[in-house]
Amino acid sequence: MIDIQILRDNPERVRQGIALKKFNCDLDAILALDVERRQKVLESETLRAEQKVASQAMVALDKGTPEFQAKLEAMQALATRVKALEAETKAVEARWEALLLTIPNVPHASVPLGKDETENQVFKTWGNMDVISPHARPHFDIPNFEKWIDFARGVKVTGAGFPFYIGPMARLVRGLLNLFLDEAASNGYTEMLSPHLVNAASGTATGQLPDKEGQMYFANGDELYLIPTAEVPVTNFFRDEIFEEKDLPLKRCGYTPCFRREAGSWGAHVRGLNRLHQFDKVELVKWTHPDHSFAELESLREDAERILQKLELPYRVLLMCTKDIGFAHSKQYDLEVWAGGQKRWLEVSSCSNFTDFQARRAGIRFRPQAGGKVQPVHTLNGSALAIPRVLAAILENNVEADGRVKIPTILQPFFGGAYLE
RNA sequence: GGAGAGGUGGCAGAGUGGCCGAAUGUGCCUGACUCGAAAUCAGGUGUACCGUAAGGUACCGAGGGUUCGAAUCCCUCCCUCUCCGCCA
Repeated sequence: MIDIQILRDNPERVRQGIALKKFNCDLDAILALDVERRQKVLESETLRAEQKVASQAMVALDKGTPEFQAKLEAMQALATRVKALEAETKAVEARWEALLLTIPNVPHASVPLGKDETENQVFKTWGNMDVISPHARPHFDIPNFEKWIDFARGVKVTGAGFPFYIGPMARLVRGLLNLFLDEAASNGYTEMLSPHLVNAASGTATGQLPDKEGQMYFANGDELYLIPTAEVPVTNFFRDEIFEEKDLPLKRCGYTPCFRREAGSWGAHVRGLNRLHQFDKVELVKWTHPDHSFAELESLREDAERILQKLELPYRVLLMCTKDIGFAHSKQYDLEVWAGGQKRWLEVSSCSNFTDFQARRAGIRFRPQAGGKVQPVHTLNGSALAIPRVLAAILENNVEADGRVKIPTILQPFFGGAYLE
């Protein structure tokens, strides 16, 4: 949620910030409603104060006396007005808040301007794409792929995009998760195992609602959403809580399956592991002091990058341009791994600073050490990493002539072998 | 799922229609005493919104209702505990 004070004081700044993103909203309507709201609140509270004073005066009177009866009648009229006015105020506040929730975060000054994804900047590239094995081929074309990952039976049991991982492949996924979690722990992130379903309040706090309502699976009978990322339950862990400044930054990580409807996004380039409705991911989350959040974003990105380096997978880092960063995001890096078989970059991580946007919605604040008002923290998160595309890159880049897949050295103890065969 | 009890400030806990944003205890902060600490004493100690300010308003699980007036009465929902049932 945007700071309403900034919107009031400097609507042009917000307007320009939003114009750089791919979202639309009617700021003028919100500002008009803001004026109306404050006026209604003032009227309501003034009348309410009047009622309280008058009501207090009645305490002194004996019930049933003519004076009491006379006052009572006047008070009834006042109560009717108070009630009507409060109902109006409540209605205006509800509309005001609903509109406010539709305003996206504004991009940080360091985010490059751009009209679409072609203007994302390559922030850095790591590893050598040219040394990829001559046997490299798309993961869905390697000899044992269908034996290891069963899409057909996934379709039978659930639907497209819900594969089974079989035997050594299942163990490889588990090994990757353990590697990722151990790596996060060694970087100071406390592991959490979270719920996989969340309520609407949680979805709203992190910004999935109302923005991405249609992208989440919804458990109708219980009004719960299947999480699209661990970001939602993990960030909401501290919803409506106040930290002491000395406790910041806080770092947590969590493995969860992620459920995404991906409505409307199917087409070319989604074969095999490239895009799934359910996938496994380890997510890093930070709660920081506002002054340090952008530095913390850099170290968060490095924490994610280090895993790809250890897996010896070539990758690049994109600094996302204004039009391509998400609704709640202030600044965002995407990590893309090189899939040498498909010869394309696959997004395996998105590391973002949400500044105070989620924290305002979620009511996550801190008490400054020097005293003064409590204020929102900054929240950040990043994948480290999403499994299927990392898996795809390992399969594609490391497949040998005989169809066996060489397991990266760092991963071997987690997998329990040197080859997937 | 059934029956019962309950949800009040950081925590414990009183309050069953007005004198209650809320006793009391405890924790925490500040000061006094002390060489220092403990003990003791005194003061302070929630969040949000409206207002330039003075100040005002709201919040006793959530939402609605009754009433001149609701922490307190009524309704719905959520949650916790106890017992029973079911169950990995």
